[in-house]
Amino acid sequence: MATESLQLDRFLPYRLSVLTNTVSRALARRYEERFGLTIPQWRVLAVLGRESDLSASEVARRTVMDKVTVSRAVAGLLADARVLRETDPDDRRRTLLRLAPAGRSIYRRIVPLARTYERSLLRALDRDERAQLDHLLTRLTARAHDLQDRGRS
Amino acid sequence: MATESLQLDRFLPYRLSVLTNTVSRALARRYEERFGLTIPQWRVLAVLGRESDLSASEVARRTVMDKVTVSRAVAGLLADARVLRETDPDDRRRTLLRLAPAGRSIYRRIVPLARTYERSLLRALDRDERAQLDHLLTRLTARAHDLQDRGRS
DNA sequence: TGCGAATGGTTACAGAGGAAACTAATTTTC
DNA sequence: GAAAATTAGTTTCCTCTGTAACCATTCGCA
Repeated sequence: MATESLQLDRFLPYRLSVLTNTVSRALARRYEERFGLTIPQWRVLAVLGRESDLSASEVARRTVMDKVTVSRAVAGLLADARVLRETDPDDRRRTLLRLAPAGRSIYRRIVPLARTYERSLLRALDRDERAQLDHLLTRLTARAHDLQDRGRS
Repeated sequence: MATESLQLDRFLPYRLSVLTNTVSRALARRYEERFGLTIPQWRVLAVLGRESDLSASEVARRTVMDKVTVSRAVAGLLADARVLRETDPDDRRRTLLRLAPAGRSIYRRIVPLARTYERSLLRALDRDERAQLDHLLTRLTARAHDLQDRGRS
């Protein structure tokens, strides 16, 4: 039996990491250049653009970011008057977030930008391959979460 | 025409990011717990385990990490006597890196660990799906790099 | 009803990573 | 063959991110 060796560029976690880093960096640059947004800020805008009056922890759950990251992203968005915040009268621990006009305006302009990038990426694939990709990502993500839960005990 | 909106969990860059973060974090924890290794350090060991006497910039190229990250990873590995370094006599700017016995020993133990994790992830897919995944990652990664080069000008 | 546990959110601290500046050695160019 | 440009690698600075500690409020339950 040969000594076990491992070719990094055939190793799935490595390949995922290289692809994701490339994509994330390209998008981060676009968001930053055009709108002065970080990726966490963009994600907050993205969920608030679809549904308003979410609490910070609801935003955290929907973006799969932890609450500290959300807190900081929101602080930045508040400072630039891109979101509005008010205390939930029914539970004064919570704060409800929604887009301010400036945030709504950015949202309307950034969504097409994001879609355009996504489309140009997906041009590498035909229709069948895109369906496969959707399916594979769904399965792998579910599996990765299962493994995480198990490894955590 | 409806106002453009975007469902984050259908957005490819977001989905890639969630999957990769989950996977990377799970692996990072294993490497850290068992061997006190960071992911950049693991990548350096992985390439030196297959080929010895590489310079730092060759390592950077093969791991797709920038030279600062490699420099720091190597500094840590040197401090723990896991790699050895000597100046290249033919070009005294360069330093040649290879595994020290302690690094070789870790390499032999960590490769099976990495493979086991990868296998357990891939158990979510059947044989055909794994081939599809390989193919899709190759195409998307190439495309992402093309877009990066173009956007950079 | 009142005390301990849980939850929402922020702050403080420390580690990781990238960009730019820097040192040293080598190559290019005129 | 010396000055300028390039390359290898490290250090510095700054930002981003995560963990843990923290404050305020609400919930659970005796």
